[in-house]
Amino acid sequence: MSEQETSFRAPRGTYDLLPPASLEWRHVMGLAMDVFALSGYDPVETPIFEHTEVFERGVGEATEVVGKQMYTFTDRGDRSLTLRPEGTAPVVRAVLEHNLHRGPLPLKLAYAGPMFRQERPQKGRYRQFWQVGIEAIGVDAAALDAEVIELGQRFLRDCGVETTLLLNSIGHLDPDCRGGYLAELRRFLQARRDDLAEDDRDRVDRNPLRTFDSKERATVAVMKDAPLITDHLCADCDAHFAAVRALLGDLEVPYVLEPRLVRGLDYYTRTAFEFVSGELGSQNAVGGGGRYDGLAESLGGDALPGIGFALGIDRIVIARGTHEVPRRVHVYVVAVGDETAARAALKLATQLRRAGIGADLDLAGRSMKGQMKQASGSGARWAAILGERELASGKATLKDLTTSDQREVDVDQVAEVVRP
RNA sequence: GCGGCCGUAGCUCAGCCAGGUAGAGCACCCGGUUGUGGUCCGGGAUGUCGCGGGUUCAAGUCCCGUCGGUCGCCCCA
Repeated sequence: MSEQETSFRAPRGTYDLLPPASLEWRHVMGLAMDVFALSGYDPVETPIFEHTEVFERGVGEATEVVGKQMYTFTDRGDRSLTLRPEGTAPVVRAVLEHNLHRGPLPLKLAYAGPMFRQERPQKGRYRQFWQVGIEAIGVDAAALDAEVIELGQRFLRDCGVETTLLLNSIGHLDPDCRGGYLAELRRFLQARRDDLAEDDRDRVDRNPLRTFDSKERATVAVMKDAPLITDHLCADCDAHFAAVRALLGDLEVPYVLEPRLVRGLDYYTRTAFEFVSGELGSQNAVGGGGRYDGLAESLGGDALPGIGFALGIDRIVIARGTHEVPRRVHVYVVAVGDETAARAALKLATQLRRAGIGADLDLAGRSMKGQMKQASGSGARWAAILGERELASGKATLKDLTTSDQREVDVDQVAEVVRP
């Protein structure tokens, strides 16, 4: 760092995660992985960057994410690499690479980590953002769809986020299903091209489904009469969707059918869903997911169905508002007097820590009053006071900071008395 | 990528319209005589007024640019 340039900021769209917010993050991510584990989803870690083709072929070159938002770079070996913009394609790549699908199916995997997309930042939308998610791979049963969706909803409720579940089926690519529907939708849009908002006209050919996302009034009016994918599903996809809805009913998972819900990644088939919250303004999606029965093949592997979701930690933390996070300091050791007391305090704090009890103390030479204040601020339940009197008798004064009661106990007994 | 608003102490903000030596609250530190916090009282430290340029005798204040944030569009987690 040169003398003239010493004030760096985190890059645009990124931010430093500092205490106490960092504690809440750990808490939410830990809760997610715990809840996922209850359903048999084991953690998996894939690299932060992948060969660019993983996303081009997996997510789809026509998507906004791949076309405009990826952090792609060439390394010294002249390989094109990309910071992962999402988690599903890498997990499926890893499954195929290690032949995990040759074992018992479905594979149930969970992940948590940062993703990268170069978008214009705003609240709830960052260039590096964290997701937790699960993938259930190798089985196309509707029961798996129901399990995955219920799990996502339960986790969100457990961490205090009120969401609405939007549900749709977007079929599969064949001409008797989404393929035929897209042709019909395109015909419909072409006939009314002049009625669409100007910005939406180029979507007719490029990605007609996305016209459903438009907020332009002219387009919305046109789309009211547009054919719906759910009226054009093939028999198999229709039956699958009916089964998913029935099972969600069994599990008492409330949902809203949203036949205009389309998702931005090309690999989705059949079931598509989104969890939306009213707390987030423009970025109302807390998370979403769906089935991706064609993804493994487009990555060059065996045909392998799958379903999963991803949830945005940044948005979850915003949507749940401020919450108390568990404090880790249980005892604050207060030293009164000279160097001898300070040494005894460090020794007692260390004993407590070795016994697995959170303990802290003043190492900045504060007055007793200052130390008591620190004790309050630390969130500790107990203050253990060591002064001349206590040192002479081998005791400590234990003060319960919640009730202000205090009594003397042997120094060696402190751990037992305060143990939660 | 496009448009609106904003950027002053660690935090939340006032001061800007009508240029004249930088403020409040909270937080932080010390103290209110002998060893007790969360309340109260007194005192204290802290600012390249986001950055760069311009106008002016004089710019936190006006103008331009730039970076960053935020809201909307777009997209999505």
